[in-house]
Amino acid sequence: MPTPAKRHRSTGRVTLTDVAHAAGVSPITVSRALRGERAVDPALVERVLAAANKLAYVPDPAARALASQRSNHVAILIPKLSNALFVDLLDAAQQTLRAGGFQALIGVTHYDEGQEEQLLREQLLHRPAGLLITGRDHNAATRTLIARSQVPCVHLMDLPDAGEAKPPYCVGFRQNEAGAALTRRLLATGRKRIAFAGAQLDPRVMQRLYGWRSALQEAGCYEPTLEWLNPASSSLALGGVMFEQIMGQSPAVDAIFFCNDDLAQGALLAALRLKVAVPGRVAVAGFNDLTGSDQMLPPLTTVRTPRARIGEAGATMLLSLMRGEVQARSFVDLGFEIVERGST
Amino acid sequence: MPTPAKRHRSTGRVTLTDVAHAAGVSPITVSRALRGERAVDPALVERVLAAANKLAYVPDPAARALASQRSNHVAILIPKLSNALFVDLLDAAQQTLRAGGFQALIGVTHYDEGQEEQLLREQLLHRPAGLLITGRDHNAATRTLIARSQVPCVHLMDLPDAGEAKPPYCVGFRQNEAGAALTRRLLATGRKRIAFAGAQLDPRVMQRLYGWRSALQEAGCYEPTLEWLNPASSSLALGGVMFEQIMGQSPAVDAIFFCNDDLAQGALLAALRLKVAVPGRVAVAGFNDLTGSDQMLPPLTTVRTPRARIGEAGATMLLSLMRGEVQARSFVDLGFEIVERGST
DNA sequence: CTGAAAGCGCTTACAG
DNA sequence: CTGAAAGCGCTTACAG
Repeated sequence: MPTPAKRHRSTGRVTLTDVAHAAGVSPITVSRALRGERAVDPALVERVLAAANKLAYVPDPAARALASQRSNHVAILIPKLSNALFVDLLDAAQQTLRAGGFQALIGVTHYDEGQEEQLLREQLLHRPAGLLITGRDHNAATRTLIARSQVPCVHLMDLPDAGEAKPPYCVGFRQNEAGAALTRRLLATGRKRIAFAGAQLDPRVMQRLYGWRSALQEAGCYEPTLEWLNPASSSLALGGVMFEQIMGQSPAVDAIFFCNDDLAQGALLAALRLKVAVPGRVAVAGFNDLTGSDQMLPPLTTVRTPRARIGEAGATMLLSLMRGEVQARSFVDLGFEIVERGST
Repeated sequence: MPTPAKRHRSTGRVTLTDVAHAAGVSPITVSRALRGERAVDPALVERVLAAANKLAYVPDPAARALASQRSNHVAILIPKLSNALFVDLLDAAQQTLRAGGFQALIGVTHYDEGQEEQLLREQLLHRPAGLLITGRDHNAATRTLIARSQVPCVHLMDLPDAGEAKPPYCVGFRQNEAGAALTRRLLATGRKRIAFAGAQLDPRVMQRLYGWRSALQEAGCYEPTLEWLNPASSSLALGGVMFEQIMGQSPAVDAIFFCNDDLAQGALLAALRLKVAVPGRVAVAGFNDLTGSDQMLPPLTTVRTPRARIGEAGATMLLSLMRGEVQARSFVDLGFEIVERGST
């Protein structure tokens, strides 16, 4: 018996229809049973599940995306991979999303709003089911893209302002409070001339700067010459350079608050090289509690930031939003912890 | 005039058909013109391009994937995000792929072959156009999945063995040669009792170990007690612990080759703490030339590995394979460079 | 609670 | 070199 001349493009894949035949129901019922959508007779659900299982059926993401206008991708936008902070954030978020059945699409913005916009446009083509984006500073086009896309979105690291009208979903902590808290701790140990050394100068660094500033102003110790800002990327090498610079030009400084641990680590190494006593001559503090800070000589005082928990909680909130659940609150403040070690 | 009651699910998207209408040709012609596939009248191509441009048409990845059985995703599998080496690899690969129009799907295996297999299965569902995978050690199921999928695949970091029958595509360098070269350099400076301190013990660490071993054997200096292997993850803290251990238990050791820079950095900090003179009492060398190694006290002698270039060259080779181009050779050896600094 | 029909936006295979 | 038809594998919208 000759096979009918069908124009067939069979892929060998087990399809919804195969499962439907095996279970003796229609494809739509299989679709609904598998997604747990609407009410389906429990007996049928069981039969469908058994058939799907037996045939090792896996839904086709592309077909699903085309039909439903929604994929199982989640776009993640972070500024840089060279800062361990964001790697921890990405790692945690990615694992949580995967456990929830979603695939992460990563985009690295390099702290450039234009690139961020471009990346978002590209990722939106994939109809992501959700969006995880670092920070709250985006250009107008990016904000419009997010709003128009209707895609659930959670902002990581930063939080809404106190009285904000329509706050977006956020998971993070208050950078300015952390900056202020660390500064107050330094003041409490008797330091008076506390310099702030910042690099990169992204929005979060600036927040820490404002926190430091307000704490010093409260104490009547603020002076503009204590601010050392460098737009270059944060690194150990730069920390060493800035340390030497500050000590050379502001001999009265008795403490330095570096905006990131890599700078502070570089400063501690420079201090060893230059034989500047830490904390005897000058106290050194960092931010983030990155790898190695507890191993330094002396160990580095710093602010432990919950970036892994931010990644996880942000992804968890997004998973909930993607299920259409109403959120009890629009943001989660995960706080921070000051870790005092030998450098102060 | 009443609109016909069509069951419509319009998405508002500009489609291929819209472009076809605007250009006055059939959708297939648009498809072909846009992909540059087969011969299309140049005049028509121009008209199509103009129309597509005017309408700001962007092809739908899901529809394309469903129809062609191929997406514009590339799956990348790496062992860990906590090792800066792999972050550099990922960063470079991802950028290169993006420039070529592909989206990276990342998977973190945690050095677990089972997880690697599971991740690959998940990613294969997305019908990736290509695959970038770290190393050459995979379980049988993973190897079968790769082969069966027919997806072009490039292995990163390692290279095929000299006389290998059907070598897969690889971009990397010879870990064992790098290990041997560094060891010979240490021997050349007069060191005799050179310990090897390894952590994680993944295939690449073992290759470095073999290189070290063979160099010592050549010189008649090999002794099993010089091998210090710890399966725990590599970290600064572990480096400090291993340093203390080795110095305590093998006082005759005059040099230590750490399998990764983070260990070596931790060792240098421990040496400062313990007041062990480096390189006076003992020389210390690392591997990879990670961030901060040049800032240590003394600066760390190490092997500079071209991981960013491996990521880039691997992605470039994959792009070429995905275009169906024949490769001149199956592997690219990017070599390594020994960086002598103050610690030896 | 279940299903037959239509559709998502592309590309493949077959003709001419 | 160009196109009408069918199909990729799902889900939506409409009925019953």
